[in-house]
Amino acid sequence: MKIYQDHAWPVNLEEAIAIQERLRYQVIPSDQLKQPVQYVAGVDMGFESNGTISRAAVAVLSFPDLQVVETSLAYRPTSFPYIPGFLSFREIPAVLDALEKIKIIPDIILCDGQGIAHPRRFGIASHLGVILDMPTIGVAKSLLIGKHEQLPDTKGSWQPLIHKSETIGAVLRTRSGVKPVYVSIGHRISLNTAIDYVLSCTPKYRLPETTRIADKLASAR
DNA sequence: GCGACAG
DNA sequence: ATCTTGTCGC
Repeated sequence: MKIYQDHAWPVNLEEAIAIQERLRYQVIPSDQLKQPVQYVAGVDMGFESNGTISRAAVAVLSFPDLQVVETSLAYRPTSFPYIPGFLSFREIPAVLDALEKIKIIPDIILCDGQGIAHPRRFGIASHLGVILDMPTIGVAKSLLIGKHEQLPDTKGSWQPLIHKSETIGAVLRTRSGVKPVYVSIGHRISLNTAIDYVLSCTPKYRLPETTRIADKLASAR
């Protein structure tokens, strides 16, 4: 797919914060999806050579049958350290490289990490969504910010994730008796719809098939 | 000031 | 994220 523009990548945290504060207001928290949804994609990252090389993987699956229809990999030098709250600056450049190679344009992209469940409401899923102006969902394996009530250990149950009296996402049980995942909207989708798609993409394991396939690619030696 | 902290 | 084998439980 064609990527038309992206801002210059920051060199320090001050610049990074300025970008997050400027772009956060572009996030669209309601459903603006192409219907019907035919393809969903997962993106994930891996690192090589002591972390100096970033490896981005994209997997496009048909929906709702979740069959892999296209994949791509991209490598580039790692140019930003891992700092909680600034993950997108470390991972998105390589992800854009990998997405550029894809021919089948997905209708939704599921990201490994938070969407608006972020200190400045602009985690990696939102950042990628705004840059591409495409629907994105954040599915994180652990918590960055927010609090929530305990939730039943049955698949499909969820609780709102709250931060400063605001609902910023959902803690979702994708598999009975297994640790939940943290779902938040990235861009052009509502929280309830995001939860529905995450469950639809998670027929068997804790993580969505999109993420699992992308993860295998990103880890493949 | 102290603790928390996506991947 | 990554370094790494076996092991507990359904």
